[in-house]
Order: sequence, then structure tokens, then C-alpha cells
Amino acid sequence: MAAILEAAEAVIAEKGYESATMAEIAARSGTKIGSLYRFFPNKESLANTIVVSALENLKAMFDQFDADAKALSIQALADGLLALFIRLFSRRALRKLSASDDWSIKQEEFRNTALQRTAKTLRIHSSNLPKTSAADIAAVLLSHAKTVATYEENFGSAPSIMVEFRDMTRLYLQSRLGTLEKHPSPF
Amino acid sequence: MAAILEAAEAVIAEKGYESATMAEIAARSGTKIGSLYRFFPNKESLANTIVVSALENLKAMFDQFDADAKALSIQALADGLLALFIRLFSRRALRKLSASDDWSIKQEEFRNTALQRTAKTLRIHSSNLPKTSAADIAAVLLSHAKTVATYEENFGSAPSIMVEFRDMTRLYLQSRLGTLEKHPSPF
Amino acid sequence: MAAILEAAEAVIAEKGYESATMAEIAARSGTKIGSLYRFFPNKESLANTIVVSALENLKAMFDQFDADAKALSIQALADGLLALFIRLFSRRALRKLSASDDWSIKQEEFRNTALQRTAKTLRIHSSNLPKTSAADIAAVLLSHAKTVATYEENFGSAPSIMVEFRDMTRLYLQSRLGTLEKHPSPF
Amino acid sequence: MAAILEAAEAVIAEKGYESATMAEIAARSGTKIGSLYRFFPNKESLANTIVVSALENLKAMFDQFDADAKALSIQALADGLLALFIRLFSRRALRKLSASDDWSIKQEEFRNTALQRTAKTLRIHSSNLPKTSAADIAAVLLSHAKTVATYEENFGSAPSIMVEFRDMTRLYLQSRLGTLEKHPSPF
DNA sequence: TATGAATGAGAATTCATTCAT
DNA sequence: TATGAATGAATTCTCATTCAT
Repeated sequence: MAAILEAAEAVIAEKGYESATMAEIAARSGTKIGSLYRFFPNKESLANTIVVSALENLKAMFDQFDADAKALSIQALADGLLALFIRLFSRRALRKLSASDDWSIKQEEFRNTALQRTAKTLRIHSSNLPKTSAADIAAVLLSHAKTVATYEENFGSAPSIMVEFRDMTRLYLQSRLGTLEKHPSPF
Repeated sequence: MAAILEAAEAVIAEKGYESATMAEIAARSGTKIGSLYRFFPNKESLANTIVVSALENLKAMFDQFDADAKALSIQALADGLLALFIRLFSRRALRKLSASDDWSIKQEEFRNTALQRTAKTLRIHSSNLPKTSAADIAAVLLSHAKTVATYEENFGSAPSIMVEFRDMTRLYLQSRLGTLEKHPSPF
Repeated sequence: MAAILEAAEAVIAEKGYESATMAEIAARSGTKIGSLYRFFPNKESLANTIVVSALENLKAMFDQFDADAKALSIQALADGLLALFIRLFSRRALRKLSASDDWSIKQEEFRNTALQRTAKTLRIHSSNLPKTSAADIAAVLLSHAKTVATYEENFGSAPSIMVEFRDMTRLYLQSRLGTLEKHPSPF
Repeated sequence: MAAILEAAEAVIAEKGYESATMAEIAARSGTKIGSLYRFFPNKESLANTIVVSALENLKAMFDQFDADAKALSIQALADGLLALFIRLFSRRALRKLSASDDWSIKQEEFRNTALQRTAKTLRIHSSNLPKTSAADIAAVLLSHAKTVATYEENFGSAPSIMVEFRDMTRLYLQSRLGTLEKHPSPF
């Protein structure tokens, strides 16, 4: 079953959800098509399982990241978040899936969780960041990071370009978080 | 034939390339399937024609934009380029196509032209920007702008988010172009 | 297309709806499966078309029968109705279909029309038959006639048995219609 | 094993033979599919067992009914036989099976036994009924009763309709048995 | 003896493309 | 030149049955 998921992820990564065929997934995982359907009742459930696994990934990554988020400089925060998302989206199948035409509930959930966790992390770091601002910034960061991850994969990670993306993220976060008073005076 | 292209673009925009059927394109354009194949020998050629038309769009937009680019402030340059790309990518079919799994030569050409024209515009504005830097910045801007255009369409253009994206672009360009001496002293 | 319908009716008659395969219908009609789906978008639509054609059959038969129904003796009425239904249900596919597990709207319509037309014919013959009685008798006759038609086909029409069924129908109708005053006295 | 049969009967009753799956039968009976095949080597054997069990039912019912058949009025005989068959066919799976497209030997046997036992009962009641007549009448009664049982289940037992069916049976039997001399004169 | 994973032959359905008229 | 019927490979999904453990 792990083999099936691996194969599914590989095939979807290569061809995209629509063009990935159950037959190829079965073949590549060493199973026969009948067995594939034993574990996953249909094609969508395969996709969902991948998304759910990525969702767990996401949560684990954020749990770990949040532990130290408070102490980070804004630059380190930007770099860290970007790296986190790049790692998360390095699973190409995940990006293919979220670009697909059929959105499942799981994909919705993934996106919402990613937004919420990012917003939460931002407010862990900058406790006086208004909630609505956090949500907006999170939306921008998520889109941006997905772009970067896609770029890295499609066009090779020319180091100079990755520096550009990293700096762009830093500049943006600096501008959004840099002016907040860290310890608002009680007066 | 214009009707066919219009229909094709509409159907691809709605359903994506893979799910768009020649039958529906024919029906929606008022043509018959036989005639459709008279003009376009296969499905891919339809997609290519759309891309080529977008490519012409792109060139025209840049020609116009470049005319005044020199005089623009960095902010205005950032806003202008972002707006240009958003307009360009507002053709949803184009984004669907460039996210598709089968990349044609035309799509490659579209991307390369977009990169080159952006780089060129940047160097029109900042004549002393090194070519390699221009290429890098162009790559970032192009990816970024596509992201913004996609965001606008998928999640509605919450004005606050669009402001974030705009500012992000401004900040980035400011950082890259702001420190260049506009007219390097001859000494 | 007539060939397809003929083939479909033959295959369904032989194997029943569930066991009839589109492949066999295509093969037996001389078409290829692709063409079959050109005319009938799915299996159910094939079944529906058969039912609709039987429905038209039914209406035409009743139209003709009703023309002379008034003048018939009760016996002749019984014989005539039975013969009508036997002819109608001699299309074995129709019976297989109405015994199937998936009932379509068309089948519902067929049944309702058969009931209504039978009831109407009864009241044409016996004008003072209450509507509710007519409906009940129609329900009985329809079920009974389908049984007879099925019997005839499954077990061969041993003439002696068919006489039994015919007499049974006569006896029943006689009992239900025989005591009605044809021309109720005005007093 | 009783549980399996019960489950099989329930599933076949609901979905019909073709659409009933071994997996669901196993699940609903609390068995595992492997065990199911331990008791019943294939799907058909399940169906056969159901038919055989109904056959035993049938025999038991007739044994009991025959004990008092001699003394019954014709009306009581008609009512009794109809009730017997309705009870027998109230097992919907049995009707589904006998309407199925694949007829097994067991189903043949069931039908033949039903015919023979009905004929025998008729001759118990009316000792001077010729054998061939008894066979014919039995065939009619069996078909008729199955119709009634089916009707009752599919369309609800509107009491008025059931009265019609009962009367129809009475009239028919009366006509067939009523004129026989009960005790043929020895002269 | 009990289990339940594995199998694989079909089933329905879709669609790009061709070509005779 | 225009049409649209014909094609058939490809795709998703099902299920009775087997057999190693």
C-alpha cells in the first residue's frame, strides 16, 4: 500500500492527475489493478490520500517551526517559512493536484490549514500583528512559496534566482512586520 | 475561425486542456467537427494558436509599455508590469495551458519571450542594470505575476490581498533597481 | 440505428438488461461500440427507447381497439384485451425490462399509461362502471396479461393452457361487468 | 451458515441475483469471504440452496394443506391455495431468482414440484378431475399466484386489488371444479 | 480451519481523429 | 468544400474466485 502511494505520487507528479492512469500506477507499484482498487476505491481517493499525507507533513513541520519562531529575526522567519514551504511543495504531485481542475474537500482543507498555520506562526512571532493582517500575509506567502517551489522544479534551481525569491520574501515580511512594536508600551 | 478560437479558449478556460473536448469546442463555436479539423489539424494546434495569440498580445503590450518605461518611477514600473501581466494572464485558458502537463514549443516560446521582454523593459528603465540581473529579476517577476493573476481568479480579488501583492512587487523592484545610479557619473 | 435497437431488443430479450452488454449489442447490430454510443449515450437510454417504442405501440393498439369496444360482448372484450396485451408483451425485452431492478421514469410511464388506457377502455364498454372499479380491474388485467404473455413464451403455448388463461379472463370480466345495467333506467 | 443464507436471501431480495455481490453477502452475514466459499463453492450454489429451502417450504406447506383439502369448499380451496403461494413467494429473493436469466436445475425442480403438488392437491379435493386438467389448472394457478405475490410487493397491497385477485381465483376454480360430480354415481 | 489479499477478465463509457459522401 | 458518422484504443471500475498463510 505504501508502494501504491509512492507510485501514485510519482505518476501524478509526472503526468498530472488527469493523465495519470490507474493502470500505470498499478504497474509501477508492482501491483495489479484489482489490488489497487482494494486499497483505494477510486482515483480520487488516491489523490486525497496524498493530500492528507501532505497535510500531516505540514502540521508536523509547523509544530516544529513554531517552537522557535518567537526568537527568530524577521529575516530568519522569512527564510524559515520559505524553506518550509519549499520542502512541503517539493512533492510535485501535491502541486499538480492543487493545480488540478477538480478540487476535493481534502484540498480545500489543506489550503485552509496552510493558511491558518502560517497566520498563527506569524502571530507567534509578532504577537501584536492584527489577525486580519496575518491572514493576508499568510495568503501572500503561501502563493509565493508555491510559485518558488514550482520554479525550482521546472526550471532548475539556478542559485541566483533562488536568492531573488528569498530576498523578495524577506523584503516583504520586513515591511509587514518590521514596524510593529515588539513590546507595546503599557502606557 | 475566430469563433472557433474563442470557443476553444472558453472551453479550455472552464475545463482545462485535457478535459476540453473537440466536440464541445465545435458545438460552442457553431462549427461542425469536420470543419474544425479543416482549420486545426489536431487539438494541440488549437492550444498553440491560443498561445501564439497571447504571445502577440504580450508583444503589443510591451511595445506600448516600453514607450514610456524610461520615465517611470520604480513604483510605477512595478505597478505597470504587474498590471500588464495580470491583464495578459486574465485569459484563464492561457494559465490552464501553461500549467498543463504537455509543454509545446509554442509555450516555451511564450515563456522565453515574456522573460526577454521583461528583461528588456527593465533595462530600458534602468540602463545600467546588468543583463544577468535583468534576466533574474524578469524570471521572478514573471512567476510572481502569474501567481497573482491566478490568485485573483481562484479566490476572488480581495482588495487587501491585491495590495499586498502590489507592495511586494514594489518592494522587490525598489530593492533591485533603487540603488543603481541612474546616470552614472562620468568621473 | 434501427439495427441497433433491434439488436438491443434481441440481446436484452435473451439475457436480460443487466447481462446484456453493449459490446454484444454493437456486434450483433453490425456496428462498433463507438457508433452505438453516438446514438444512445448510455445503456439506460437504449432500454428507455425500447420502452418508449412499446408505449407508442400500446397507444396505437388501444386507439384501434377502443373504436369498437363499445359494441363488444364481455367475452369479446376479455379476449380482445388479453390478445392486445399478449401481442404487446410478446416483445420479451419489454417484460425483462419491467422485471428489472432499476426502474426508469419511462417504465413508470409505460405502466401508468397501460393502466389508464385499460381503465378507459373498460369505461368505454361499460359506461356506468365506477372509476375506482375500473382502475382496480385494469390493474388486475395488466398483471394477469403479463403473466400470460410470459407463460406463453417461457413454456411454449400449450393450447390447452392458453384456453385456461382466456377463460379465466372471461370469467373475471363477466363477473365484474356482467351485473351492470347497460342503460340504467331513468326511474 | 444459516446466517449466510439469510444474508444471501436479503441481498438478493434487495438487488437481484446479478447485482448481489458475494462481498456484501459475506459482510452482512458477519462471515468473511473466505469462509463463505467454504460452504458454498460459488454464487450459483447459494441461489440453489435458497431455492431448495423454498422447495422444502413448499412441500411442508402442501403436506399440511392436503390434510384438510378434501373437505374444503371450492372457495376455501381457492383462497387456501392462493394464500399458500403468497406466503411462499413472499420470499422476494425467490421471485427475483425465478425471474433471473440463468435457470438452474434446482429452479426447474422447484417449478415442477410446485406444479405437481398443486395438481395433486386439486385431485385430492376433486378426485374425479382428470390428470391433464389438473396439470393445466395447476399451471394457471401457479402463474397467477406468483403474479399476485409480485403485485402485492411492488405496488403495495391495496386491499381492494387483493380482493379482485382472490375473486378471480375463486371464479376460475369454481368454473373448473364446480361442475364435477363429487361422487360419481356407480351406475 | 479460517482468512482476506491478489487476480484479471470484462463492463461501461469517452473522444480524438479520419474519410466517404 | 463541408459534413458528421464511424472508429477503436484507452480509461475507470467491478467482482467472482483462488490460494498462500
